[in-house]
Parts: sequence; C-alpha cells; structure tokens
Amino acid sequence: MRMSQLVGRRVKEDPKDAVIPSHKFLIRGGYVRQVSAGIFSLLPIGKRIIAKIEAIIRDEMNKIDGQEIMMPVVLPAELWEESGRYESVGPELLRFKDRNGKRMILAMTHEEAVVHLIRTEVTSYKQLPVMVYQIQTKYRDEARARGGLIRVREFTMKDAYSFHTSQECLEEYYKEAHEAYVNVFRRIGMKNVLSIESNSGMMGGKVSHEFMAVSEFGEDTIFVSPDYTYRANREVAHADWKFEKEEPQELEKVHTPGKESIEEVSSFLGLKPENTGKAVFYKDHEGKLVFAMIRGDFEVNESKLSNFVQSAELEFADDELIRSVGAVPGFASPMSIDRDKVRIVIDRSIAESSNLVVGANEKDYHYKNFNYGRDLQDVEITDIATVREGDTCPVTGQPLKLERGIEVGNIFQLGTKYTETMNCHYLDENGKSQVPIMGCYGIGVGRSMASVIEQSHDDYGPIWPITIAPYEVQLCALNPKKDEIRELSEKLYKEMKSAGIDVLYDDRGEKAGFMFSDADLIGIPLRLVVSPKMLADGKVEFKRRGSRDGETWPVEEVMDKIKAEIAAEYEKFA
RNA sequence: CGGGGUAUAGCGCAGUCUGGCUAGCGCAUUUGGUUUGGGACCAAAGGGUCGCAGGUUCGAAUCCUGCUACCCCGACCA
Repeated sequence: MRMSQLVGRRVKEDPKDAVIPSHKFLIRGGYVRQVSAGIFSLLPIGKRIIAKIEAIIRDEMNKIDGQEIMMPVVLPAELWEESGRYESVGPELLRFKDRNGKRMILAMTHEEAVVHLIRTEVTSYKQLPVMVYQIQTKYRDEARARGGLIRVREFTMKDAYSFHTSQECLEEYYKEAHEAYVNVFRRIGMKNVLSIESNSGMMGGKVSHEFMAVSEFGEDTIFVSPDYTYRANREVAHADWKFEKEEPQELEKVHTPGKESIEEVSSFLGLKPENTGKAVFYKDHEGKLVFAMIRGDFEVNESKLSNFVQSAELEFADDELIRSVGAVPGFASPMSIDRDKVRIVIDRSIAESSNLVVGANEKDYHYKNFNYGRDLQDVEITDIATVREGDTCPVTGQPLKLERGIEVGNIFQLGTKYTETMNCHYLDENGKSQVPIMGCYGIGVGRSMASVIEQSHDDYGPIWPITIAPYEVQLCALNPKKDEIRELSEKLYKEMKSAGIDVLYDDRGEKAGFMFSDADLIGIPLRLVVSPKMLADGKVEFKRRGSRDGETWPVEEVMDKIKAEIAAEYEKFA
C-alpha cells in the first residue's frame, strides 16, 4: 500500500475527549473514527488489525473443532421471550418494531439464536459434542460508553457455543477452550493477560472465567496472590479471614446521640471499626427487604450477596422500607425486627466475632457486646465481604494484590439454562430425549485491539506485534524526488509485495521527522529507510519500532535480511 | 438515571462575562517556490447554517427560554 493513497489521516494533537492511551492513539493514528457515542467506524489500518486478530481467533477455534456460522443481528422478540430474557434484561437490550409492528431486538449475545439453530440441526447424541462460533456485530445500549473502544455500544465479538451430552464432556471441552484462549491472546501479542475466577451469577452456570488484560485503565478490579496462583474478580474474590471469639460479655444499651456511621460510633465509644457490626439494607427484585450485616471494617460485596439471595437487581433500600420492618436507619439491629418481612443475611465476620457494637433499633442508642448465637439465631450466614488489598490469600496464605483489568474474553459453563427453557433436545443411545449441556465462550475483538495498545505503546504511538500489525514492514523513501531514491524504493516495494510481504510504502516525500512520526503512530514493527545519505554507501537503514538505533544493510542484501527479520518476529508469538 | 462540563472551518482553540465593522488564530488542505534524518520556510488560495428552535433588540456567536448531541465522575453492565 502506498501511503499517499491511504485513507485515514494522522493527527498531531491528542483528541480532547480521549483520556486513555489506546483511545488517543486509535484516533491520532487514523485507526478508528467515532460516529456517535460508543459507535465507531474502522479505517483501513484499524480494519486490517481487526482482520488479523479475527484470523488468529478463527484458527484457534477451528483447532478445537469449532464450526464457523453467522447468525443475524436482528432477532424477533419472541425468541428472547422463550428464554425469558426479553423481560429480564434491562434497557441495554435495544427493542424496536418493524414496519408490521412486530417486536424485534438487536442481539447483544446469541444464546437464544444458537439454541434456535441447534435444536433443529442437532438431534442425535451421535452429533455431540459440537461447537459453533461466529465473529459478528453485537449491540448493547450501554448507559455510558467510554474509553474509546474499551466500552462501546456496537462491537465485534467472537462468540462460541458448545453442546454436550454430559457435564464431564463440557468440563473437558471447557479446558480446551481455555487453552485456545491462552493461545489467542499470546498470538495477538497481549503481554499480560490473566484468566481469573469470575461471577457467573445470573448467567446460570457454575464455573466461569474472565480473561483480563491487566491495565491501570481497566474497569474491573481483580485480586491476585503475589505468585499469581490465585486470581479472582473482586465480585467473587474471597480471603482467608480469621476471626476470634472472646468471652461474651453482658449486652449493654448505650446512649450514642447522633452517632450513625461506623466511624462516628466507634470513635465515640473509643473502639475500633472491627468492634462494630454494620447494617446494610437492600431491596431485592421483588421489592423485599434484605438486611445484610457485616463487621464494621468490611464492605458488603453486592455481587456475592446478589448471588446468595438469587436476586439480579439489588438496590439500596429507602428509609421507609427499612422502618416498615421495625428497624431504625442509622441505629439498625437484626434483633427485634419483623422476621417475616425481611431476609437477614450475616457475614461470617459477624458470626465468628464477639462483643460487637450494633444498633438498638432506637434512635440514639446502640448495644455493646452483641454476640451471635446468644443475641441472634437462625439467620443465614455466608461470605458477603469484599476483599481488601493485603487480605490473606485463601490458597497461598500470602497478602492479596489488587490489579485493574480489561475484560477481553470470558468462558462460561452454562449448563441447561437455555436448552431447557427453549426446548432443545436430542435422542440418546437409548432413544430417550435429553437436554444438551451448554458452554459459551466470548472474545471482544475491538477491545482486544485496544488492550494490546494499552500494553504495548510508547510516547509516540502503538508498538504492534507483527502478528496483528496493519503491515509487516514500513518502507520510507526519504526525498523520493531524487531519481536513485525513488527507483530503489519502488524496486524494494515491488519486490516485497511480490514476495508476499505486507508493506506500507511512504512515497509522499515528506520531511523525515514528519514521516517518522506518522510511522510511529502506525506502529509497524519493522522499518526500512531509503535515504541519500545511506545510499551513497550502497546501504539502506533498518529499524525496529520503539528503537531509535538502526542497522545498515547493503542494498543487495535487503530482501534476504528483511525476510529473516519478519520470520524472527513471528517466531516470538508462535 | 444523579453530579459536572462542552458545543465556533477537517482537528485543536480564542472571541461570549461587558451585544456593534466583513467571526479570528494554530495545525491540516490546495497552488507555486525553496527545503529534506525526528512534526521546515516563503507567498497565495479554498473552507463557517458560530449544535438546533424560538424570543429580546436597530443589531445576537455573545442576552433569555426550550431542546439536542458529546465528554468526564458515579449508578448500571447478558
């Protein structure tokens, strides 16, 4: 490709809206352009990167016997009504009507569509297990798009779905898919990606993993042990907390005028937050009150609580609802409240500690020396605590470290949630009707591209791994008005093209600095410069992206040497 | 959805408070010339419904009302 013809200009200044490096460079380098909030066009070099990422994904999916298909973006609402998600999913599902008034949706994921397909095409145990996948557009009407390609509304996703006759078979395939994902991210040159335990929550499965590109700009918080043996999303992370019981002392009501928060109460009484119990009230999806209690120095983990009470939409309860069960906001206690109207869930930190300060359900009063077992019985006890940096790793015993991550992929053991509700069956070897067990596997393609930039750039632009770089080699002709420069550059360009090398040829005759700055923004890993100075000695300069020092190659050796360099680059990601 | 901000040429911005000549600057673009190793120089040129609608006024980018879009923080996130 000749740079003089390339669509997509480079810009010198950072776009005012961009706050993270990948967003800045994607705009400045001419990879993408925003059309609307969270909606982007891909320009030629962006599209080439995406195509290369997709090719690697395809290769790995095909290796684990995936069969590529393509399902529609627009789906009838009735398909989503079958699974129940037409109602259960919020406004991020874009609903609309066609000209006949028929209710339609823009697919944000394809479990329904794939079950619709598989239930008619796969009817015998002999056809199982089977995996189908597609690389296709998804639309999610995000409340707030952000971070360039990190959180968008329309995006390309590879989504794969597997169907099995047994849980064992699913688990075995799940391992293969996990391995394939590791290969994908290695091959696209993502330097630091972790597979972590994640929250399958309402998706219906038991086991799931997220693949996180570690980045300070990630939206997810993850906890890892120092040796990375333990890796989990904050939503599900747990720690090896140790609590100690002391001799219970007599329950004592104390006057705490106007002291509502943990900090106020504990400092007023000359105690530490860990000597108190904190009450947090939520409203579940049916509007019922959930009373969560945790030791004062912890925070309630809403994901854990939400999973435990099987309610997808927990929200903070208002004071009116709290009072309706006999509790007093700011001075609430699980004792002496209407147990029929409220579900009480207490954290282990409460059940396994002693002599805590808790509310007295009376304005301006607390109790000292609350002890679970003596002062409260028969409530649900579980782990609803949010892990803090430095808490003890449940596996290694070491202090946990906090990282931020961009979710670039996820894999779920779904079970039969969709196959069952949508009447998907096959006949087993005994001629009996069975429901297949499902797994699903996603990769965000554009988000992966952005994540590679986050992990591989310098002040001047992205540094692409050769496996996904828009071109393998950039050829720069410095001063092509000079015949010998132009002639050699054209010759090298043609030779590389016919040798099957992806080459971007800067034939514009710009000043060196201008040309190199553009080259840095395009981030091609290998660069050849034809210049009068070098050519006087019969040499051409070779540079790697990211290094300011080059080598000089004799003109007649350029083709051999560049082929060797390209091969060596690919070797790094094999 | 809550809080904050922005909207003027392709991009980045000034002008708005305090209404007043033909709306300006840098970059980019086009033409001619000089240049050519890390974002050159000279000269000329093209490019604007000042987000939209309504109002006030002799006169509105500027004041008033309503709306919309976009960005940031938060909430939400199959």
